Amino acid sequence: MSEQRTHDMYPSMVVEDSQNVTRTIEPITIGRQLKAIRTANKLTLEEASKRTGLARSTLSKIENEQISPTFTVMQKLAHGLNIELPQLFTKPNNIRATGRRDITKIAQGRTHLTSTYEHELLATELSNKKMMPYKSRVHARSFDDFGEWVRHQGEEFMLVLEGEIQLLTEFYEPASLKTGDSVYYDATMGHLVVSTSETDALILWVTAD
Amino acid sequence: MSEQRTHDMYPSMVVEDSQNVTRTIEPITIGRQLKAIRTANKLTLEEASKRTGLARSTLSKIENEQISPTFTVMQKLAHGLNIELPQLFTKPNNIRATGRRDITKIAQGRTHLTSTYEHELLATELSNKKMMPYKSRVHARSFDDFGEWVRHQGEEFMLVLEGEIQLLTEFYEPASLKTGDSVYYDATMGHLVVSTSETDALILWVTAD
DNA sequence: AAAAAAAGTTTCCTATAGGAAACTTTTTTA
DNA sequence: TAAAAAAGTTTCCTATAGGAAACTTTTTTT
Repeated sequence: MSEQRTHDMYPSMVVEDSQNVTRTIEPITIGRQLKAIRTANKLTLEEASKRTGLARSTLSKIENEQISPTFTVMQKLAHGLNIELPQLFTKPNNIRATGRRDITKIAQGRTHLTSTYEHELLATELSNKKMMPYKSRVHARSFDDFGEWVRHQGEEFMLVLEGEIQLLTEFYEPASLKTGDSVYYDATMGHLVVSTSETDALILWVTAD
Repeated sequence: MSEQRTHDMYPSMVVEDSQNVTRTIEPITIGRQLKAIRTANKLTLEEASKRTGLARSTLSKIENEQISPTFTVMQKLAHGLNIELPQLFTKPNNIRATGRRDITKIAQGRTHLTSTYEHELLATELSNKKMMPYKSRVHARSFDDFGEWVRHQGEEFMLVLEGEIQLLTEFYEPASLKTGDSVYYDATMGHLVVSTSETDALILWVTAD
């Protein structure tokens, strides 16, 4: 059979540097994805064949992009390999379309109201990813700069990139963090960050629902 | 053609209330889902045909579960109807139980040394968290220091804290990242990091399954 | 380093997906 | 409410997916 590519479904990987220069790199294919999953589980085609009920040759052809599997086959793959179906054709970023909230709006809302944070969203080219990373310059100096607690769905990981901050929370004593320190918490609890160094602190945030 | 169902991906859900009244909620099939999407957009088969580039008859057969569409066709559907591909076979309201959990923990490292990386796990006191953050000192200088690809479930966000690195991946060209640069990718793809600066680089990793 | 075994690919065939057009059903209009 | 138009289904055919087995390549064993 002639060499052909039946499908190219992945968005490109986005690399983002500190000057906001983004580079876009090559996409992935369903065949590669399947092969990656299979080899990650250290399965041979024969073993994968037994688990999925599909012929060895069929798996080989899918992996080599010689055929486009039917939905029925995709289901057998997902079930047999014990993965969620979208993993077969989705970069991590496409998987969970449900339950995502738009953090941009939250961030902009805050900034607009009180000018407490300056948010820089990262990896914005990738939609529906499980985690949302962003850097924030912290202008706020006290609770009063906010007026009320910030809270939202999900969990949050935070690391201080520059300066020193205090993490004020609804249920805990204020926590002082220096450059390099990090913290992990439930974002449904009221929380906010204030700079305690002379210059505004810079922090990295990663949230997941 | 005889009446047949090519695929039933969800079992019927039975809801039972306190009076023992049971309601059966229909499973989602790709055909039902497609029809729902098409009609919600007030499109005829003819119009949907034009948008997707698929024959009217093909759409009809898919909607009536007479055939199992190939992945290529599913892509055309998603693209033509302007939806995310998983919408074709996913229930819109997948509820994910998120128990309110143990909250704030200031990260304090627990180190783990290998010849290639020196990992400092963060927030180790919190179990069941959605994200796993850790800092790594990168000793490795080339692929050969590893011998094989690293891969695992989930998505990964990475930010360079000190030095310069190259992110080597199975499917992309090597990506060079300097201090402050970040990248987000699918960790099922083979990947590894090597230092390219004189001193070993320090990076932050956050993964989520 | 040759032989054997295992893993992967290709061939060849059958089953089924997808398209063109005929046919049927539903909706609109006179 | 009959005729016309539009929407949807089925038929029939061609293109392609999927399986069995032959073949090739890679890895292991002696």
